[in-house]
Amino acid sequence: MTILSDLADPRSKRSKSAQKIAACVVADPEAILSTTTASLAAKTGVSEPTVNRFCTGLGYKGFPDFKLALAAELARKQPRITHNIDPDDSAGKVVAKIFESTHASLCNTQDHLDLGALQDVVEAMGNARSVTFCGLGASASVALDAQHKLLRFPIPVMAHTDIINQRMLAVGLSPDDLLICISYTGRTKDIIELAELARERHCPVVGITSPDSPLARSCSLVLGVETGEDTDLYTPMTSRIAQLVIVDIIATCLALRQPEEFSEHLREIKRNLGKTRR
Amino acid sequence: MTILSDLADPRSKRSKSAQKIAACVVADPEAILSTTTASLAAKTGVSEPTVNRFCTGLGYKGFPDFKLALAAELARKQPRITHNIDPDDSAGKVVAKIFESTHASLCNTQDHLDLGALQDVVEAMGNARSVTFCGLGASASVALDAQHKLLRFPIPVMAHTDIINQRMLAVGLSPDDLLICISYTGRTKDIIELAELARERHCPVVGITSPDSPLARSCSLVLGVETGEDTDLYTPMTSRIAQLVIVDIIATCLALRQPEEFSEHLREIKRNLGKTRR
DNA sequence: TTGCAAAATGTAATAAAATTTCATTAAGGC
DNA sequence: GCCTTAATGAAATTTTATTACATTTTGCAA
Repeated sequence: MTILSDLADPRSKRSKSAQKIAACVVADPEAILSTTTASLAAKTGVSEPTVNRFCTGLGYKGFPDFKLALAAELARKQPRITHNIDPDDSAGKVVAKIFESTHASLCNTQDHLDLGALQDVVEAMGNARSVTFCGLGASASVALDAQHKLLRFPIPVMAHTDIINQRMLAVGLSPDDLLICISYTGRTKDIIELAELARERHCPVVGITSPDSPLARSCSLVLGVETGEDTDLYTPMTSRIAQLVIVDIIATCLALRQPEEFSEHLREIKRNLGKTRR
Repeated sequence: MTILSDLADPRSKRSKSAQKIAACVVADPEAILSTTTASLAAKTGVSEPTVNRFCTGLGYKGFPDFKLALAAELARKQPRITHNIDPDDSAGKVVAKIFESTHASLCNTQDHLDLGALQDVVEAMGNARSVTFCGLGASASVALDAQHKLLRFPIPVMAHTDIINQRMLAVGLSPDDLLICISYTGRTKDIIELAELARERHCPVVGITSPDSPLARSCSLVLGVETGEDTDLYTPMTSRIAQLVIVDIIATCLALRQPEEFSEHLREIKRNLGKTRR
């Protein structure tokens, strides 16, 4: 994101023609890739050498080199749309596609993550009397993972992956507790009812789920994870991984919120785990 | 990663010169970016028009267009080096860093993934009488996740996250079974002993773990996941996510191995799950 | 094998694109 | 207002890419 944000930066001093070119590049970077010095010069009303000087001035060898850098930057910003997996793909291709779609899913999650909501969630977790993660099916393992990650904090954290236990817990929740519901689709009846049950008892409920889903509407705070298409039978469950990264983020933010002495606490846990290692 | 994996794919039929060019591109893609048709032609011992035809044959407008696509792909592949998280980073920065380091971890895993071993693992799973995933701590949730993903296949798949149950299982394993041990570090005593126990009974053991670790040495097949530095207290556990992606890949490969009728089976599961949704 | 058709490759010419050179113009300081 | 310096553009040059056409190779049927 260096080139474009550099060009868009109004503080950097540029000659009149250079400003025109920069504006044109920022306005439609993709278009530049299929442009020649001549056509860009014509478009911006400057001469061809000026276009070239613009590129060399930015530190590139010339216009083609600038285009390569721009292409690279745009690629980082906008990951490729995931292709579905064909039954006759080679093993290498399947691997590449899955990694690619996972990456795309992560980028998408990052772009849509609500930082304000995240901070609210971290705040709520820090202050809650107890924190409970609930999920079913694939989301059960996310809930367990979250519990494991947060065990190292001085917060009473639980995970329930059984609908009976979840309901038993929900009826006993108070406004001082915190329930975190995890659901891939946000449309699992049991989990939605669970959230509603907790809300009736005025317990705050966080949803790590698909935005605009029924579950999201029943929560007091939502960390959105796009569901993705899932049209194909072979689609990997990339959004589950996005959920886990969100758990990572929450845990890290919590760690940063802890007072200084807490680092010592973490180190002690590490020392202790060492005894189970070879 | 379409261009490079395409070019590296030995199945695709190419003319002799095209093979030479493809090999050269795969060998050092970065170098191509600062190359002209002439120099690439000289390097590979073909003529300039052949280089051009190679590009147009792949669907690009010409050599410069090919270079742009290559630059974009390399950019996607090579993420920025991850920075550690500072206690005074803003929330947005923390989020960005975690996503970035997760992505870097995924790229690293992809680069080092042994495709041959992967195919062997899929083969072994397809033929095993039973498949059991074992993990402790953070890896427990990976094991559960793997079990959940594979439940949809007609393979008896289990997960054990308790060392007592794991050991009970291990002593009963036969050469027809398959044990899959998951460990972040590959240095957890209990899991290593578990693998050894199974091997004593001539049961094949797959390790999803750090390569060159004690656990890896005790396994008959290893799918390597680099441990990463983990020097920082705030480092997210990115390799756990890499392990999950590997589980995704295994499941997808297994799905592709299934006979045609199996698609119908999957669709039926989906229909059935629909009843639990709102 | 031989001979033919089709594909692949190379040579040389051409076209396109980028860069350099040099003259001109605009901007800023005194 | 005049001079100096930076910015710009026209034209020429060089580099790079592409096309046209000739030649070679390859695959295949008789």
